[in-house]
Amino acid sequence: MQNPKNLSSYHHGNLKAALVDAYLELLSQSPAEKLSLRKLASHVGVAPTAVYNHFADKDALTTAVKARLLHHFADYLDSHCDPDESPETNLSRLSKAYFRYSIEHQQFFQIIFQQPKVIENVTDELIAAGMRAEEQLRKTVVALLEHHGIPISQYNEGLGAFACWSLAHGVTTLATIHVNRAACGFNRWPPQFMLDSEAAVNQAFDDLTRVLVAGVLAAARSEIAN
Amino acid sequence: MQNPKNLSSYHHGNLKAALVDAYLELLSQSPAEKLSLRKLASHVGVAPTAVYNHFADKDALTTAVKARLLHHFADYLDSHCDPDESPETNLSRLSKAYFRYSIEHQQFFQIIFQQPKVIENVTDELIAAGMRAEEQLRKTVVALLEHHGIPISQYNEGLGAFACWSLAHGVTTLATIHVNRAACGFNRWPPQFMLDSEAAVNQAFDDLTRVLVAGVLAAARSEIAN
DNA sequence: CGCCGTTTATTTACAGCGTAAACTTACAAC
DNA sequence: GTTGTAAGTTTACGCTGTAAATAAACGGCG
Repeated sequence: MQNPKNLSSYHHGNLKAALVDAYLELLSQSPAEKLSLRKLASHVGVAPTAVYNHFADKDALTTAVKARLLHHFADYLDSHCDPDESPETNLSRLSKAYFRYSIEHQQFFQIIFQQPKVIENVTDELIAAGMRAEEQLRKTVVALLEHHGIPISQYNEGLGAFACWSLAHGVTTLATIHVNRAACGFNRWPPQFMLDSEAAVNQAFDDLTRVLVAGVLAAARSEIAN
Repeated sequence: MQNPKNLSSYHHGNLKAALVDAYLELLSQSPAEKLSLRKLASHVGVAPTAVYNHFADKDALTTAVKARLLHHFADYLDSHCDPDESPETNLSRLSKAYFRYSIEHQQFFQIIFQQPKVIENVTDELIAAGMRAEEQLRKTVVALLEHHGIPISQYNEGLGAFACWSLAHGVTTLATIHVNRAACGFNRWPPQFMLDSEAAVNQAFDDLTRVLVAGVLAAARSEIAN
């Protein structure tokens, strides 16, 4: 059980982790919706139903993968922050990174944020991983408030982090279903919101970050006044 | 072809529309991921493969359903606006309605905003329906800008609509994957962002709308200054 | 060491899925 | 009426997730 590898050919030794590994490996070859338990099992060299010794169902396996990917995502966000930069800049960088992750690691992003089939599969492990991803966002919001001399409260901090995450997530998920292309194609929105070039992405997220920063600061200040 | 109903038992007469109807009907009985072409076809009284005379594949059928649902969604949003109210109030109402729709019509919401399997299935009909849903959002943003004496530009209008839609969409989709419950459970965010009661929803969206309004106005004003 | 319960694998099997192919029926136009 | 086309049918294929019964190896105890 503790051994990473088992020499006998019958018992795999660490099938649970191996399945998650295999999932990620095969993901680079074919999209998530074509990944079957059978392919996974055969890639690991095990019978299809062996999976059920470690996961209640396919969705439970996916949850384990999600948790792993959320750490990958959190690392990605972290690596795009620079403590020497201003909070505004970092907020902008974070939201751009959020979006770019959904492009560079499209498969990963989709899996991370797809709905769990049943709520029982929302494990503590998954939640903890999710909170790790949120941390950099919230920290940056705190830095922003401090930078503007606004006293930190759970409300200010939470509202900022919530708004920031939601905006980045909303932009990104709308973009993946081609809403931006449609709205810009119909001249509803200015062309940079098409998000179809490096420059457009940068400009759009700078604009959105300005909106967010101004909004969060204004809300925080008015909360103090009360 | 033009006839809504055909008396012969062989040719259905209007199978295309009937399939979409059946999809919506069956949706109230079982969730979308359990809806098979076979069930749909048998509910309409037709062989499973008859579907392929009208839709390229299952995803194409789903696209037609999406378009119908988007109009339903747009109606819902429209009905929660009141031209006699202030733009701020309407913006708040719109985002609450956005969220509530995802609760009251969970199945519908999921279908509307799920990713199309192939881009060919993003029909003009679907895009047009999407733009209809965006209209009320953008109109309200325009009213907001006018109300504050800010000259309308495609940029102001588009940025506001984009930010507004993204924020509402982000909040809603994050909530459906239980992010709010997690963040509030871990005391990361204040409890009203759990969004688990009427009062919490109202307060949270009022707060978020304040952020958004302040941000959009500030961004629009600074754009004028340049 | 030998026994034995538990864990982890295997084989087999089932019901269901999306959809391709070949065939049939009905309608519409000449 | 004949004929081409649109819209149905039947049959079949390969695939899916997963339940059930079975077999193998591990871990601990006498």
